[in-house]
Amino acid sequence: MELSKTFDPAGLDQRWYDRWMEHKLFESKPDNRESYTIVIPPPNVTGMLHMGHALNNTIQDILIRRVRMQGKNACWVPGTDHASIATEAKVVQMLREKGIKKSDLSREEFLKYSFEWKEKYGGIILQQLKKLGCSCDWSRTSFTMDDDYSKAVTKVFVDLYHKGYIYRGLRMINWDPKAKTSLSDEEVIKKEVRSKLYFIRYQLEKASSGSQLTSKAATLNWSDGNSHPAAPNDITIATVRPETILGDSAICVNPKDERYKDLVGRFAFVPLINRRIPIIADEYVEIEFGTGALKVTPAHDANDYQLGLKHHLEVIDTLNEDGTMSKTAQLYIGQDRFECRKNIVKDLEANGHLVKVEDYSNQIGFSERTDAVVEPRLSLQWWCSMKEMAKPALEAVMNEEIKFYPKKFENLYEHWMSGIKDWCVSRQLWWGHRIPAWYAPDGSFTVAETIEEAFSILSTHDSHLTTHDLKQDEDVLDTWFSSWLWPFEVFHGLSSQGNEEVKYYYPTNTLVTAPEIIFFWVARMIMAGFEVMNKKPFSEVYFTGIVRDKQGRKMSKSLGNSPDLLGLIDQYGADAVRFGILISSPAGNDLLFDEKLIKQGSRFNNKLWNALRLVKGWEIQPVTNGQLSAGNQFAINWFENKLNAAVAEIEKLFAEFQISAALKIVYSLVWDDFCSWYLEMIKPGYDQPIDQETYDATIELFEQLMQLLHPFVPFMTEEIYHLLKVRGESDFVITSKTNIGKEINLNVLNEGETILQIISSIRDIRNRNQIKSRDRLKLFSIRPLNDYTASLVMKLSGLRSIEEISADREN
RNA sequence: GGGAGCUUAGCUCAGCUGGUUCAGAGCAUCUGCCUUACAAGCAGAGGGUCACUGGUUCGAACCCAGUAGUUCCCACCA
Repeated sequence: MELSKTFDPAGLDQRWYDRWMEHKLFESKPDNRESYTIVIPPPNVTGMLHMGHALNNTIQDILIRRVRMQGKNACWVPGTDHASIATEAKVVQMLREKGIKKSDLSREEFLKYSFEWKEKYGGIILQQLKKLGCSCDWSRTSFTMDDDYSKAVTKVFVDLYHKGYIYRGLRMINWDPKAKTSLSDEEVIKKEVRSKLYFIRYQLEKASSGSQLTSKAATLNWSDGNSHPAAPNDITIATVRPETILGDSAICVNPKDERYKDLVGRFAFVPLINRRIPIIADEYVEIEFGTGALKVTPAHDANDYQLGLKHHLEVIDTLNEDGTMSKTAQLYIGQDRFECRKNIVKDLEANGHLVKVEDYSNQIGFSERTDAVVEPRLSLQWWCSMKEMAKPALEAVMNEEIKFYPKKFENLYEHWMSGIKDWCVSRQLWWGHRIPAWYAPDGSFTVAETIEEAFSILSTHDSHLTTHDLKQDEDVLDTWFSSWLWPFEVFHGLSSQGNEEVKYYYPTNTLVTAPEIIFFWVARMIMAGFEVMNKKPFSEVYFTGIVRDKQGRKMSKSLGNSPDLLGLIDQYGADAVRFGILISSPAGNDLLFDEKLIKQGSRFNNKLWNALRLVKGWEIQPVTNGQLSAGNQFAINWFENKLNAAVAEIEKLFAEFQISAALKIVYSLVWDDFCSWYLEMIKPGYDQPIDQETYDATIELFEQLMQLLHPFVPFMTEEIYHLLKVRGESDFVITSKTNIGKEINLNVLNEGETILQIISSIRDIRNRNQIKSRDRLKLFSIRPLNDYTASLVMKLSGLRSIEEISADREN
């Protein structure tokens, strides 16, 4: 058979993927085999394939292809997450570009646009995963807002409410002024920011009892190391958010602070608006920081809020929900808080209240999704108490019922779980699962799965009530309040309790995900698993690394350093892209991605192709005397052992999720052992035929290699598998059962090692002596171990036997 | 401020339970080859005080302590 010199990787991908789909090779249903289940970490429904997805899903695909070939019932469930805030932000932006404001739309209209958007872009990421070769069971594709799924979310909310875990509470929350919604602590990204520390002087109220300031200190020492003249008529505080002084309720000093001892109990005036506020004392204040005096703004700082509760201070909310100053602020009304900051500093300076400004760097919270500066804000929200649920979830990981790879993440998990705080689950958005709480006109409310149910509860108190009087809560649930049900709800574990699917496939086996979402998602899935199903959701969690560019920067849209994956797949083929991603991803460490590695993958494919061309180009001759040449016999035997040794090695590596290392083993087995040694050993001379037995054995070995390699390099191996010999209609490498992994004969391996060393050293000597390969000269007479060693050594090192040389002389 | 990790060749990293795969791999570099599957290839070579300092041990890249640098996570110093 004549094979073309080159091949078309992208065409090959498409051809085989279609055939696999046609034969429904990815589909799964319960049977009597052992199951192996993976649920995909559902990408955002509006998402586009990026390196993180590619890494993550390539690993899952490798795991699932491997177990499928081991004969297990392999089930990989794909799907997408509705991604409440992220999707809503995108829809809002899309509408804005069309000139439509969200505030001009009704909830229903907005949701209509959102669903249209979802229909249009929702499937894209899944199509992209197909291009990558992911062998998901697409017939199981799920979405966190499917009808059944939504019912399950509601049911969990109602159940947890009745168990007393869910409650409504007025708390200090993280407010995203851009999305105008609350955020959980996990959705707030802290960043170090260079800012300014403003020192602001507050006028003191004249001492009422005529008691003179007895301040012994003629000067005040501040943290800047300088002394400042004692000012009996005012007190100076330090703040990075001067606009919040309009909401000040007090000034607080440490009771042990000698400098301010006499001021406690007196009053000061907020600059510009002259509100009279008390000076109080609390241990919370650091004497060393700033001036040692702290302004207290209970409405806009979590700590100040606590102080306010303790000291019964007034809460003065000076911000609107979009981050502009409210009427309560009295000044700068309608200005954005940052605009206001500039202006108030100017005015404070003009009025002599600004003492000085220092450069300062501090941590500021940003919204994970909108990147807006998060404002602490007092608000009525729905909360989920986590302490009880955390207990079994923590225990399961600590006693290794659920194993983490790498293990170091167990510490992190333990730390977070033991200090877990209540979860703010309500979001002031429209895209998501609406909170199933209904309010009667009198303000009473209930939580129920349906409005009918709610009505039957509320109407017991008020017989005049009709269902039209009931109003459902406007808020939706945090996205993660639905994703935490993913491992069982993709099998309708709650919406159709006890069904065969969930009984068979749940708990799932392996979760492959990024460490970034260990708290968002992994921990919560474990809690939901135990709480709802009374069973762990999965047995092992493999955390991949973070993909970085070759300069070590995290791949991100804003940096523009994410490669165009689809372009790369079109250019080099999915196999090469998968190779490039994997080869650079040591287990659990960050990986530095470099496009060069994809080229390396592409060269590997080329190598495979050429090995095939070599083998298929041979002319075959039946063995004349029924005897294989001793050299060929040895070569076959040696490589078979080499292959089996590699299989054992790979087995071990997979158990530890050392997938990159496993690929390196196969890579070297193919390139070095198979191509460079084995094929060279058995390669017939120019225009010479190969004996049938060696040929058959070689095809067999080649096929086994393809099986071993298939999970990593799915498309090219399928292609070669079919070109090696004629296959039946339903014979695919993807579903072929491996029969490799036999016993290893160490003697054969050692013998091979010796021969290879001899050949290498001869090549080395030839190389040092700069002998051209054409001059097949007679430098050495070696005394090999036996005939086949001699023939191999001479064949591969370019030496000739004494007989040949003397024959040459005679000519 | 607390916690975790990392530091091995020019680069990216292996090196699991201290001693025969112990100083390794892949890229990169250099040398020689268009050799009849593959120049997207073949055959070779150079290159490291295993961060630093002590300790434990017959023996340390590996265990312990400290130091420095670095990354990440958590945290209420305005």
